[in-house]
Amino acid sequence: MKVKEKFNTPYNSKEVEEKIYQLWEKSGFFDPDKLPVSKNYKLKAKSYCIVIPPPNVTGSLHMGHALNAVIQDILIRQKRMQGYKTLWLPGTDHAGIATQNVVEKELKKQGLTRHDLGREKFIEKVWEWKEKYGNIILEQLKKLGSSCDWSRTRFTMDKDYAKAVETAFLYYYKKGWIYQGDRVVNWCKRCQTSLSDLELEYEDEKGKLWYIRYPIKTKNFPPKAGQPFTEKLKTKNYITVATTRPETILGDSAVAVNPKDKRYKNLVGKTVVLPIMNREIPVVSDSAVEIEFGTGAVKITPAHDILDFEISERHKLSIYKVINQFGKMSKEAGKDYEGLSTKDARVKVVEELEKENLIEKIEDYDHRISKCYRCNSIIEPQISKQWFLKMSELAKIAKQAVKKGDVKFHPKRWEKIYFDWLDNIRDWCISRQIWWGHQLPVYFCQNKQEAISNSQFLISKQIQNSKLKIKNSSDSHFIITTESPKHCPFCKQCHMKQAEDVLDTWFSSALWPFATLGWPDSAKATAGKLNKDDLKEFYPTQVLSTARDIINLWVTRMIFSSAELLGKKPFNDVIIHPTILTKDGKRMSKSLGTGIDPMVLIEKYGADATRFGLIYQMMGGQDIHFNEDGIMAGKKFANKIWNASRFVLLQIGNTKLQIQSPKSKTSADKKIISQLIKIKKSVDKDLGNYQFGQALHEIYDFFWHQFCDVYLEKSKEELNAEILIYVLSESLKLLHPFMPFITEEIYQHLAIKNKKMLIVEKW
RNA sequence: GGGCGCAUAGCUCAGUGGUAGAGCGUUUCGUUGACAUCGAAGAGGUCGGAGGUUCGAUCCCUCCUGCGCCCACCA
Repeated sequence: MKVKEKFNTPYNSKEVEEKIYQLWEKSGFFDPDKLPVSKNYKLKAKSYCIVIPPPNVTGSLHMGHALNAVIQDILIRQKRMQGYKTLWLPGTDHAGIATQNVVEKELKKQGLTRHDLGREKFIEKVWEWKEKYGNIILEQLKKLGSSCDWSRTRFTMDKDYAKAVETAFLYYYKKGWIYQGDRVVNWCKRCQTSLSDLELEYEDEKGKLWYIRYPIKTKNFPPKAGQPFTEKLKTKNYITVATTRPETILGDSAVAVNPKDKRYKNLVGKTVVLPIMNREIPVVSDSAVEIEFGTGAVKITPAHDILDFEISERHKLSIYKVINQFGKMSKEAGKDYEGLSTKDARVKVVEELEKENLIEKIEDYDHRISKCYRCNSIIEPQISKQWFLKMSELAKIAKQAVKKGDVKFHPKRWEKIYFDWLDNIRDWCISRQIWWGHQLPVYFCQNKQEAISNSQFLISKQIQNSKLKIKNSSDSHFIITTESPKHCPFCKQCHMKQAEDVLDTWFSSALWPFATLGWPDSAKATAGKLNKDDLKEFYPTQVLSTARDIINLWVTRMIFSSAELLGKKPFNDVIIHPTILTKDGKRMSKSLGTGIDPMVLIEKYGADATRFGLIYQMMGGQDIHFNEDGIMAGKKFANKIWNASRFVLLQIGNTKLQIQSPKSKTSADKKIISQLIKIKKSVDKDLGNYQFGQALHEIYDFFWHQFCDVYLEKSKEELNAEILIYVLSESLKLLHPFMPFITEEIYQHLAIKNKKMLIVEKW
């Protein structure tokens, strides 16, 4: 009768889940240092650790986060039950530009910009945001049932974490791999910062290709003032270039052709007169120029195109910065153009050229433009002074780690993405001109800083006019240190000023798996908790589970950072989980209204059902066309488990049974036991291969169709209480990693000798 | 321009070198005590197209088509 009171039907997930989570937290079993040691549960000498991919504190969790959390929780719970000293370390990421942008959007609603507040006040606001949303995220992870050790929660801007970031920066600098340089970078004119190549998104654009004639300088050309170009052009004395951006003509400093291009052989070394600007610029030869494309001659705008910049370096060309950081034409573009948008400037330039009969033809041309991955503004390549991390050595190290098999991708095919990127890598631009992030540990002398006021947009006249670019700021006076300097070593009197730039958020994320475990001072207290030596105990970690879109942005960088800074791999296995799309295969997006909030599903169906639905659909494809029916099936399954358990308990009453080695009597007993053994093996194998969906399908079929439909029905005729409760309890164990709440709740009610909580029951 | 993934029942997806499977949906039947969020039975597919290997192909190979994704300094 007691049983009946506690076991109402149908199953009520809401009540149970809240209660059970509290029970777990109270038990302390999420903390590897507090795991119980007993006869049945012996801790293995080996540890098992997953460090969570830290969600950005920009908002709340989406379906992808939910799926990933469940994947990790399944592994963690299985390993914990297997007796490993198991740690799942949680945390969040400050997510530089992304978070700064959402806070700026909030301010905009009040008609404010970050500049109205000033850096310090603005940062305060972002911290407020972080407190709010960081905590929401952690609460949502709990709702899903995540068995993280919350006492070890980390944030990428914790004090100790900052120490790790500075240490890494200093290390690379000492090695000569970090340098400052004036180079063309991807510039977002809305975010007002540089971006790395990986922080771009691309969009096809229907554009035009303008073929423009550049007159060649001769004895009689250019003509004296007042005489139009056209007179002389009849002699075919020009070279035609093709461009998609005529407005950048104003910043041209050369025309380049391929050295193998016979058509232009005689022109190399000659001088042409740049239309509109009337600037005399050279014709150079460079193998980067494609013979086949356009006319085979390309105009070179070093300040606003990455390839052009590289060519200009090889030929020591002048640099004219004609577009400013806001995407408007600069002073350098000339009086007629200064202040115009690039779009207006383009119209004007084309008009001018047409007037002079310098446009040969205009073709339709589809190409792709880059956009900021955070705000979707069009990228304006710009020359600017930035900090770079040299990649050649690090790329080699990263390739080694995967080639040797130290780190394995699942599925393996994603290794190709990894290698392809590393094979074509450029140096990493690690400085950002935003406010939210780790400021560079670079301190400048205040008295000798004219050349380095701050690292953005320092193109002095000196650079434009000279044929050399400044290398590595040899004229600036700064030091790099992990401690704030007390005295200036240069002038001995100033208070040194820290660089205003912050680091690319991925520079700090790259340190995540080891910085969270205490690196560089691993034995010291971290984040308010005194850990014995987590780095020694838990590093390298076992698994990293993440989405495919950040393989290079994040995974690769963790691998080389760890290899270089610690001489170890960060994890053994990388699980690239499927991307969750809508049922129709569309991207889930809040703004399109196609997103599904996992918290709503939990509210509606329960966390176990939500977990079930996600994993049940994870069958190895690279996408999941998410179908709510799967969650529905999960809810029904939970109810089935509930009722089957109710039945078992009604059959056997409250006598505590010993279930170590139950004796089979009938053939049905034998059959169910052998099926159970088979399923256990199979689930172990699947989970070992990270085949989560397959494992769940098998348990589902076993429990429902073999245990319930057949064995339970048989036991109505002939009861073997020991077998009955044995198979049930073993099933609950197998199910627990997938559906932890309901299994733990039922387990509480089982009359079994020497019973503990299911979370630490022997797998 | 290069690469990757996918194409099986109305929908979402498993699967195997030898007459095709699940869940949901659908049809019929079954309501006395674990569960109608259930049980039993059934209908439903020339496994995208064309070649090839094979005694035999949904599965292996080639090509094609369609959908999705990623990468690239042809301006």
